Amino acid sequence: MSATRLLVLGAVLRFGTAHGYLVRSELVSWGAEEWANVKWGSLYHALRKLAEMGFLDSTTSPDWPGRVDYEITEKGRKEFRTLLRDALRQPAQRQDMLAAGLALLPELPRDEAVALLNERLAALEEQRAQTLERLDLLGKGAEPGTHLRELTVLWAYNADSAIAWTRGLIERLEAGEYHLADEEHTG
Amino acid sequence: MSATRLLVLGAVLRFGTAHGYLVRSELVSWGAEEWANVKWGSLYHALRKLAEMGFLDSTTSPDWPGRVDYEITEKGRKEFRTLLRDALRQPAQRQDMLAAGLALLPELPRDEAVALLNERLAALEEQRAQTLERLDLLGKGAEPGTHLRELTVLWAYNADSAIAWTRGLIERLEAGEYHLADEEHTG
DNA sequence: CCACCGGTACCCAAACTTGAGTAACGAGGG
DNA sequence: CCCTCGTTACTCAAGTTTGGGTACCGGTGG
Repeated sequence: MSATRLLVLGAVLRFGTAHGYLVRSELVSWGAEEWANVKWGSLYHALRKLAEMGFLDSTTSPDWPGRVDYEITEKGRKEFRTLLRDALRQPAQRQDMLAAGLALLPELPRDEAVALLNERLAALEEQRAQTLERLDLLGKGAEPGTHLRELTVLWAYNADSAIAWTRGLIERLEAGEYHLADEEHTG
Repeated sequence: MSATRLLVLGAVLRFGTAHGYLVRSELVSWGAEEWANVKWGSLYHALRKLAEMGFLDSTTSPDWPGRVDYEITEKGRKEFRTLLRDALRQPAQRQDMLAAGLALLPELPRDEAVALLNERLAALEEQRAQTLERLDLLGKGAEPGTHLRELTVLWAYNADSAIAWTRGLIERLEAGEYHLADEEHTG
């Protein structure tokens, strides 16, 4: 439902093994406070829950008293892939999902990232078409409640800017910008 | 924090006295399922909480067994005003607040609505300027993590469309569209 | 040597959300 | 008259989020 799971799984995946505080500082380095509704108290709950569900293995740390280390499982990697793909593919109303997906984009090979964003683009265009059609239907009425039409107008604007941005990102990825999962580290 | 309080207070205000199910059907008539994260189970919690905080008076209904009627208090009207103004004035990351504010816009007199939207516009333009400046600073770096720059690009697009929409709405309100709080009911 | 302070690391109660469940009522068919 | 079915109306347990704690460690100045 929220982006927390995806972010936490993604952070643990980066390290292989991580504890709560490390996950937290990784999220800070992504600037996640600005765009994700993740308060630091929730991380520990999420870690425990993900462990309980079998996506992480938890062990009490040998180094620190009271610290818990989490290691991602094979099942966890699979779940991460699913969450990441859905976040990129589905144009949700919630921006935090997209932002989280974008932050973790480098975990995917380039062609897959492009394919998912093309799916997103198609869904956005479909949404835009439906919004415009609806706007047309609402065009006439002057009864009370008409001001709610403005919401649909807002969605139309938003759809346009989402489409433009997605197109641009796809182009930049196809042009070879950024460093994704399947590529060698070349300076 | 969420838009629930505003929506529930707004719905009760419309009726003067209302019970949970009536609030629910009012929200349905606004199409709130589409744009607000309000599940019907939360309404009853919100009503009880608002009553506990003195924004609503609750009485068990004489008509129906087990039904609870809520009446808005003077304190509740004040709180509603505050929440509504903030929802319109502050460009939050969360769209549900704006949508709720828009749905309840007719509770304000026209000149106040326009003034609040102008405040919003100014804040959006400020945000846009900061985003562009930041984009400029991020322009050079090619280190790992550069892909996060795309998030800032997205914000720039979003800011543009938010500004355009807000301008349009202000214009339409100034041109006398829609029926607001201070106006006689003229066919 | 010790007192303090900032960084590391996590816990927990209170609040909120979710979705499934319960139950009473009224209209309409047989 | 009774049975069913959709509407009205709310409850509750389980899950999640929040934000204010707690506690330990290491370095630094006196």
